[in-house]
Amino acid sequence: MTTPTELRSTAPWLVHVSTDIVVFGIGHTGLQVLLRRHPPRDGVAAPWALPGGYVGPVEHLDRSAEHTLAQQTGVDDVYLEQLYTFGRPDRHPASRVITVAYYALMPPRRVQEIRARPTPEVRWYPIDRMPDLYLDHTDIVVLARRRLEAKLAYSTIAFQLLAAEFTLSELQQVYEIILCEKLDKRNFRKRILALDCIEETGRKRRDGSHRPAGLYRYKSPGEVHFIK
Amino acid sequence: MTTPTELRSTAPWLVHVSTDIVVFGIGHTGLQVLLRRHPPRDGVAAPWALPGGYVGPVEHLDRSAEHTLAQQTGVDDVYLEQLYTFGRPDRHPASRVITVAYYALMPPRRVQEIRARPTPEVRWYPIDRMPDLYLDHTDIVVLARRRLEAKLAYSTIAFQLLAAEFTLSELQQVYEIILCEKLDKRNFRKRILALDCIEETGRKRRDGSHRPAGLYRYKSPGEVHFIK
DNA sequence: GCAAAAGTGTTGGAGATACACCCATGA
DNA sequence: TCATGGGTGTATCTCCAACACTTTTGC
Repeated sequence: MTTPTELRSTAPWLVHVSTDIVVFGIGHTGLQVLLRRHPPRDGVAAPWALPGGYVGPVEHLDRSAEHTLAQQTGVDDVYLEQLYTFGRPDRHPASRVITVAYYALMPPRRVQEIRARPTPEVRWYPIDRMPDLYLDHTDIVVLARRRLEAKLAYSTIAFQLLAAEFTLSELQQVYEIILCEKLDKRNFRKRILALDCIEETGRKRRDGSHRPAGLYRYKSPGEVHFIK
Repeated sequence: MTTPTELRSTAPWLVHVSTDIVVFGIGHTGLQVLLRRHPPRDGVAAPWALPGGYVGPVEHLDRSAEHTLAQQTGVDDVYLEQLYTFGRPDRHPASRVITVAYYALMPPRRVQEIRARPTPEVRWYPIDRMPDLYLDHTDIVVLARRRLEAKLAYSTIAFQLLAAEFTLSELQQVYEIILCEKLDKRNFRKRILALDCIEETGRKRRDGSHRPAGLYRYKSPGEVHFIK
């Protein structure tokens, strides 16, 4: 009841709608977010921002997010989920822009692919060392981070951040990075194996001067299930 | 990568944005949803729909939902939470309309207030006996129902469906109605009291030919907390 | 006194936690 | 042979589920 009636139009009003995507990946420094920026204009640097773009006239929101991601990062087959819609009328200085935020999870191969690419306008940042972001994009990242952490507790979402074959230690690292706490190795393994959602491939990875680690495979790649 | 490039505009495109609200209340028949419809036009009845309306030019999305609710139901101080944004390009036959869906929870007094009002274009329906709804509104209700059920497990959201003073049996009924299962009285009381989020008022309610029930109060009315 | 809902404790089992040592490998 | 991470089992505790009878009231 705080909006005076005259602020509402009886006729439908037209606004701009965009999608912005928080892309998460696991890097050497922990959890990372993919940022992009426009080239400098008149010598002044543009702020870093989330990948994103305007929704086309007959484009589904999900497709818009997928397409934006493909266009700006070259990656198109990753886990993508709608997060929240941000619509403060003053969030954009020039015009009314409502943004439907998404978040995406990339496996290590994709993280590397993007890092290896010589595009200075797109790069990974550790989530705890991001620069100031465009508009309210920092709020969007914070919300996405919370969602990711929450989903870890009741879904199999973690596998979207891993390669098709992974070791249990790698999986544990994903959990530890997102939850920001050390986990007990034995209890972790018991709990994960009890979920009955991964299986041994029978292969091993030799990786440094120590015993090789058994490789596992997530039974339903690409799918995220609820657990418990 | 399914959207041809020509479907996306380089210049920002303008679309209509609306908010639709799934209003839940507990009635004698269980969980109910508030629906409205426009008056018949040319003798043909309009379909039932969720309360909702277009977002004003400088109106915050949340304010839009609140205001729409106040305008169409006369109720303005209930729990309201953003649910999901629906944006299929073909969801509206005439123009591109993206809707930001919300859900609201009303205490019994509000449910009664609305039921008592002589407005045939706004009424409660048991959630399992709703008529066919306008556009994709049935999908929206289904999603809201799922969200409500999920939140029951990890938040104190149930109190938003109760009066300021309530009995433990009433609270248990709310849980049973939303979860669609009978709960054990003793275990339920233990679990709720262990949350330490309600307190006895010291008063009792005489209500029929049986022992009076103790009345309780939620310690942080209007607020929803995470639990466990 | 009887019908109807309120109120109250104990026990057993499942799942989580805490915890320490041996194994396989490369250097 | 040593440094490094991989891999394993048991005891305890906590939380949840199952379960039945007494109390207070109105009629």
